[in-house]
Amino acid sequence: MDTTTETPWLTEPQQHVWRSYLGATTLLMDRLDRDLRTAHDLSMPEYEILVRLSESPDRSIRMATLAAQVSHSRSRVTHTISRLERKGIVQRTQAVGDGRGVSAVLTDHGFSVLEQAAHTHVRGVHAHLVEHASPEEFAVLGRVMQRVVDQLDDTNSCPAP
Amino acid sequence: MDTTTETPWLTEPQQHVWRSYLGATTLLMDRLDRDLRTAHDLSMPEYEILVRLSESPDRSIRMATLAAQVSHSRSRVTHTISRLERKGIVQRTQAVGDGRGVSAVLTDHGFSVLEQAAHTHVRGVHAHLVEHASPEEFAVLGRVMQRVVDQLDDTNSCPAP
DNA sequence: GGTCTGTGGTTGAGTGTTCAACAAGAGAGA
DNA sequence: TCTCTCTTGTTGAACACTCAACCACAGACC
Repeated sequence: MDTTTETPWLTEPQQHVWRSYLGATTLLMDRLDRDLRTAHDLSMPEYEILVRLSESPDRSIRMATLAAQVSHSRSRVTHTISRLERKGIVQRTQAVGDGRGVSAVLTDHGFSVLEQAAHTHVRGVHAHLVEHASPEEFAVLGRVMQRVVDQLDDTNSCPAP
Repeated sequence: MDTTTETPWLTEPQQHVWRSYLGATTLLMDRLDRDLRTAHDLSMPEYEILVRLSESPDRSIRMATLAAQVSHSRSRVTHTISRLERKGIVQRTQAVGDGRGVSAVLTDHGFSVLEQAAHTHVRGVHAHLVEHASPEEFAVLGRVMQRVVDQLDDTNSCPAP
């Protein structure tokens, strides 16, 4: 660890914000995951993948692209897609123009599972998050989080020399 | 699922905020966890537990209380504490006045591990989150997240009739 | 005292995630 | 063409988390 720079300890109020964020996120993700599981036998990460697929042309995305979109490791996406394939929700196909490439495709059954699950999910997001912020506050949340994403995305792709 | 009420679909901007929040949280937690692991062989959930213990009188908390504080299941806390005990970072003791009770206690070694890890963690939180919000924005984040916690906490303790 | 219900904590099996190692194709350069 | 390197996707083992079942004690009630 670099001991030459001072550690920027958080003030008491900052600490409080950080803990609220941590607690809220834990409870919220847990709740959304549980609701999806009990009602549709889907986990949050699985659901996120289905959403991406459904929005893509041909309902189909390359494995690596999918991994980047949901910020998961390639390995994790491989395992997740395997589970979804066993349930008949997605299929694997050979990607065109690249002998290594594999694409995941949403099946018709998968699409209808997603249509059902979307109700549950969106109601949850609304009731447990959106509801509790004014439009202005919600916009602030979005701006801050977008900056965090941008910054962490290039930190990951460009490690220090 | 209740089909009598309309599902409150998110507007495009709301959807964008939600995805930023989801993405930021995934990347942020992942990053903080990885940094703690490589530098101090601790995970985020483990770290959170150590912080709570260090702030408590006698550096000691009952298992169930600990579980409530970090919003994890009792089972999960049992497993986590077992791992930490194997590393010599915490110890279990019989709680006074309740034959069922078990308390986790931070050892001296555990305390010094935490002192080191805190630098890494706080720098991460600062660099990847605090840095990217103005004081006003950060306060808004705190208020919203606090409401989310409050609401999800009683939803969990008082299920619908 | 005895029973009943609720709480505290643990256990082990099943499931999901990470990590390191690997095979195979792509793309650049000589 | 040959080789070198990078990317893609998979695999299996190790690790973490969830869930349901369980035992032991606490507290209330009779």
